[in-house]
Amino acid sequence: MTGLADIARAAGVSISTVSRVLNRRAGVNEATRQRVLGVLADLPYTPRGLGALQRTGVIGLLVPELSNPVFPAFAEALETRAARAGYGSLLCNTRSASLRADGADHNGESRELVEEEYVRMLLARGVEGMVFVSPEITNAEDGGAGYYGKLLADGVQMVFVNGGAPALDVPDVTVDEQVAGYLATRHLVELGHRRIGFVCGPARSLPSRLKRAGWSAALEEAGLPADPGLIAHAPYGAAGGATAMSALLDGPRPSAVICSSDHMALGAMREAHRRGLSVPAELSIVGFDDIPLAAYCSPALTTLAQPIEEMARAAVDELVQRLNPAIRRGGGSYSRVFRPKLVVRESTAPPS
Amino acid sequence: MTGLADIARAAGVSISTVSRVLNRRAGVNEATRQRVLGVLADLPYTPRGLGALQRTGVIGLLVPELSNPVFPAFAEALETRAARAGYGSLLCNTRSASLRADGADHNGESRELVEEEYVRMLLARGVEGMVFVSPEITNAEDGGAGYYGKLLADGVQMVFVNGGAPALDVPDVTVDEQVAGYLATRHLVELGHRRIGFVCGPARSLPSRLKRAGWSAALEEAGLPADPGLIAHAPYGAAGGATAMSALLDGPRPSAVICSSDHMALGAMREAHRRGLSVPAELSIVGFDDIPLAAYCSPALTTLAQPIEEMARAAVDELVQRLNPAIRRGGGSYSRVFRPKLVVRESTAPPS
DNA sequence: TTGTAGGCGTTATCAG
DNA sequence: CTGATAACGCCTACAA
Repeated sequence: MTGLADIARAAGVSISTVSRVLNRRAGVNEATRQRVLGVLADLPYTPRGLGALQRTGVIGLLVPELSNPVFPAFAEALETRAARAGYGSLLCNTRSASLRADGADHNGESRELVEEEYVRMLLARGVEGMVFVSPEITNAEDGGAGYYGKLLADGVQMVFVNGGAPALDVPDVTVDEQVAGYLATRHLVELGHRRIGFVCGPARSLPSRLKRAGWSAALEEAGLPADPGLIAHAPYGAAGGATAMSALLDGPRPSAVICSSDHMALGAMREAHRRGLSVPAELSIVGFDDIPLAAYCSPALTTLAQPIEEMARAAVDELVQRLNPAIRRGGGSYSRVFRPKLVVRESTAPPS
Repeated sequence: MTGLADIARAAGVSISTVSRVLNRRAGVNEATRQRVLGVLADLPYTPRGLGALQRTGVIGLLVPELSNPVFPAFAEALETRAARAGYGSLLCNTRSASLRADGADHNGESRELVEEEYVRMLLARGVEGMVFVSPEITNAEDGGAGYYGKLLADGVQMVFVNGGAPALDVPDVTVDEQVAGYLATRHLVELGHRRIGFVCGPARSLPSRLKRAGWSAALEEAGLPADPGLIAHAPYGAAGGATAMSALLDGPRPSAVICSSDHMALGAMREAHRRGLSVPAELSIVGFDDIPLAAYCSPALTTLAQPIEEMARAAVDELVQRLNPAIRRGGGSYSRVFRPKLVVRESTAPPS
């Protein structure tokens, strides 16, 4: 409730002077400054509103969910990098149904609507630019050209992480999911496995489709059949992993599986143990993401690490550069893809 | 770049009319409305700035970190509840050093400064109220009376979750940490354990101190000594859990341990396995939080669940009620404490 | 060094 | 039903 005007009145100066003191600008008499500061110390002033300022020093971060630790990890990394560049971050959870670990579709509202809602909210709050992590735009019929194209045309700066929109001229930073699927599978092939299953996320999810392509490619390369019976789809998350693993184990048993996420892998491992199967002796498991816990479960999880820090750095730096009015290139296409890294731990071994 | 004025000009109407159409307010001729909508469909308009708006329908959520899954879980629960009440949420990660899972103190900046920075940012962005999860204010010398007292005096509405500020007249919603420590320990006592260790978070952290009090109480009740050698402190997080467990196992070996968080518990379990100790046959472990993964590790973790949904519900509802100008009680003290619930799974058993 | 005046993009008010 | 006009709370010339 207390505004600049109240402070000014109490200190017997003008609003401009208070503003100057607040913004630590030069050109204020020390005595005056102290008087204002004194009033400020007494009165409960809290700045509100945007004013005529253009640069707010705030960017928006949009993640599809928070249950999968990868997204908090991305959020932290992005935030840290942004802070280093002098930007504050506002985080939004768009609750993307198809990516949720629990597979739940919250109160039926379309996710795209939720994301649009958040974008609108952020923009209205004076955010200068936005980073979309795993945007589902990619899945929209028009590739997001409609809504996001408009934003783009209006000069809103954005960057996509793990999920570009080919139809749009937006810079994107991605991990190569196909290579991830390939590397995971090849690791198992090299260990000597012949029946390699895939505990896969929802079929409609692009990352899962890409990993599947990598999985097929590695199998083909090894002269092994990519039997559709070797794939089981389920929601991301541990419960989904257990479900999919169970389905796979009910059929002709694979000696190894790759999974769409570490959470799924942990669920799969749990299901294997539940059935009395020893990991990795009787079943090898590869995860994806390299969440912190992957190194601290038993057996420690072999997985593919996304270079989260580097990706966050690339994304934020690109956004910040575009935010600089001096540079602001016309939105030229920019795309960086990072190679996932195989981290071999204890959950994989040659077949018995 | 495109503003209300541009749309108005293109549609041949006044700014007010465009605003009315945008806000779905009644009293606009359908034909006019359609004309404006038509222009809106063509021009890339994106609303910016707060204007003279008072009610923004947005609240702020501040969490100390995102590495511990509890905080993302709280964030999601709070957000979901807020959405149901018609409020959007802006999430801020205040990177509280002392609570971080990795124990890292980011670039030396005082956390309190970071939190103040975020509060200022949120307020400037027109947030109506805020929920602080595990605020470190509690640890401030003045109990946060200075800075937060000012906010309070200025009519800023806030609610604390898990960490009240007794000096302040702010409603708070907490889980009873002391009871948590007590219940975990009693469970082990009832199982027949006599040497019960504590894989504990940082000594300066209030939740850890409270859990310790509960642990002592339960031991005393059972006529067992609360030997200081039975406690090992470490940063929250799996790595810390492993470190602390290791320290404990180097001394006279306890037959069971309770842990400050599930992440620590998982780290402790890992360390036990590394040393060839079987859980729960040779060592029982109790966690705290009941993160989703607790049910999906091997052995599944016995833990104390925080009623996150209920707590989120209580916190948001209280805040929203105070936001309603019709009610807005004078900030009367309000405090709700929830009882943690023991979830027995497979990581605890009678001593061998 | 200080204050006045003007601007930002929006909503609220009131006259027509 | 519509459009001036004032207001919001802030920042930034420009002038004193």
